[in-house]
Amino acid sequence: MKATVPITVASLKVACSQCNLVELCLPFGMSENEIDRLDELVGARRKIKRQHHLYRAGDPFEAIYAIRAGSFKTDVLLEDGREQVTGFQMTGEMLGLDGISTELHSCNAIALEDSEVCVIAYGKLEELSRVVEGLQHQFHKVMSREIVRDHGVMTLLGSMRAEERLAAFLLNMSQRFTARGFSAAEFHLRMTREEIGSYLGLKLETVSRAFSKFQEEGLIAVQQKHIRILNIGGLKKLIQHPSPRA
Amino acid sequence: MKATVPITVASLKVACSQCNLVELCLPFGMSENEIDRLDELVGARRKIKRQHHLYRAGDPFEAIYAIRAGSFKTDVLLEDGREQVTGFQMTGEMLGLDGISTELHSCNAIALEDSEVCVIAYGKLEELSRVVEGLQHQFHKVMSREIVRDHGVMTLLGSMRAEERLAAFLLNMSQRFTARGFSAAEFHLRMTREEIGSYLGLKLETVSRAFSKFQEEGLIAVQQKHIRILNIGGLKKLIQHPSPRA
DNA sequence: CGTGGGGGTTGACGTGGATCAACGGACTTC
DNA sequence: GAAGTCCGTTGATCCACGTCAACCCCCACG
Repeated sequence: MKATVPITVASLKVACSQCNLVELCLPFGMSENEIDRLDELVGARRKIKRQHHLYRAGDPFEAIYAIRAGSFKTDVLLEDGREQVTGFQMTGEMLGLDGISTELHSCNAIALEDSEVCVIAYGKLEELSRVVEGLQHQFHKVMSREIVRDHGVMTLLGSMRAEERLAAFLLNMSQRFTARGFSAAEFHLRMTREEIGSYLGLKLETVSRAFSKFQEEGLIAVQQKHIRILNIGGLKKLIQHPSPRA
Repeated sequence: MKATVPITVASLKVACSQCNLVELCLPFGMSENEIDRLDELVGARRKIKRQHHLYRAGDPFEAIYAIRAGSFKTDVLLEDGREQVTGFQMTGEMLGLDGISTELHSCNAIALEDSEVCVIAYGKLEELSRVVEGLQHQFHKVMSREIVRDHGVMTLLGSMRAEERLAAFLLNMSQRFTARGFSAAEFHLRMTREEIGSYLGLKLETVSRAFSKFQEEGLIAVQQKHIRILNIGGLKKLIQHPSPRA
């Protein structure tokens, strides 16, 4: 791989106040006035092609990113070559929060499809959030939400069996698509079985088998990356009633 | 269990500026002047007896806590009774960050021994961090560090085998004890095998067996909760060279 | 000082998911 | 539209860890 990423400064800058992701993104919960002030914060936008990095582990941390279009995965590479996917991010979600602590990014962020992000210079964000109370509070909430989310993943990895993990994953995806105005029951996964497996702590074969099993049981219809959920309740029941014990 | 916790307002309030945990806790990296201002922020201290809750999942969120003495675990209970320990916290570390996002705590915080925390009213923290630049920045770092730490745990849970997990756990404990001026090679674990297992996604029997194996191999000496590390390099090698593949 | 109970260890056995392998279908590239 | 590659599925086998069970030790408590 080369340099880092093709950077494209968006020619026309779209303000937060006019963005349709307001309800999902950093501005959520802020007043009209406050959101207007955000517009000075959000600088250039940047397009990232599928499979390209937005940033890499070790890169100096300068900005956080809000996804305007597309989707990403974040992963950590261990010295011995193992990869752990730590999350999948969709429109309106933030990337790069891991970099604040050491001023270096601690994971890789890779586009799962051609995507676009808003670049939020971190210095400016701190500055502005000293003045705009709602921004400060909202930013803290975003970070806190990330912590809660991570605890959920830890719970999944630490105490669920393969099929429960996949069911939880599908329900989570469904819920996030719903929040974005898409169908809760039918969606297109942008990641491979291997990436799902890495995220869920399973091998790709196990993920594939679980998909097939769910299909046999009439819970979902799978066609490659296209998923239709036929029985949401059935999936939910799976994660509430562990097969044996735990 | 009853009410929530016995609350004791410390009679004499010890200021951050005079606390020997400055290097580990929220004030880290702040200037003398800034730290002085912290003193108005940190309110009462609170003593928590062993096995008692500092807060519970679902409790309204009002404050975050800095551990002054003792140690805690945080855990999440699933509906079906499964428990996942999401972390162990030692002196100088912060508790309660998970509550910011929903204004409800999302996990339980339980003292592993008789402990004491500094109560930091969250409203005041936001207020003060609008004025004290170093506080704002440091607080963001603390949250970000928590996110990075969680990603590390996800990596551990998602891609390591039992003995690697325990080795990583021991090395992490050792490193944290060192940072607190204790021996890197000899320490006392405050948690049970079951709690370690829950944290590492293993059963207590597996944890016990791994301890025994390490002892046989001369890597450590175990005596109940008392651990002596005899071969740090050996432990480190374990987590860098996975037994088979991954 | 005896007694009870929780925490820890160890062994025998079972199994969920990893591993290894073969193959088929979809997408990419020219 | 042909060729190659990546991705996904499925089967057979293996093994790391969970499960079940017995027992011991340490310590709290009467």
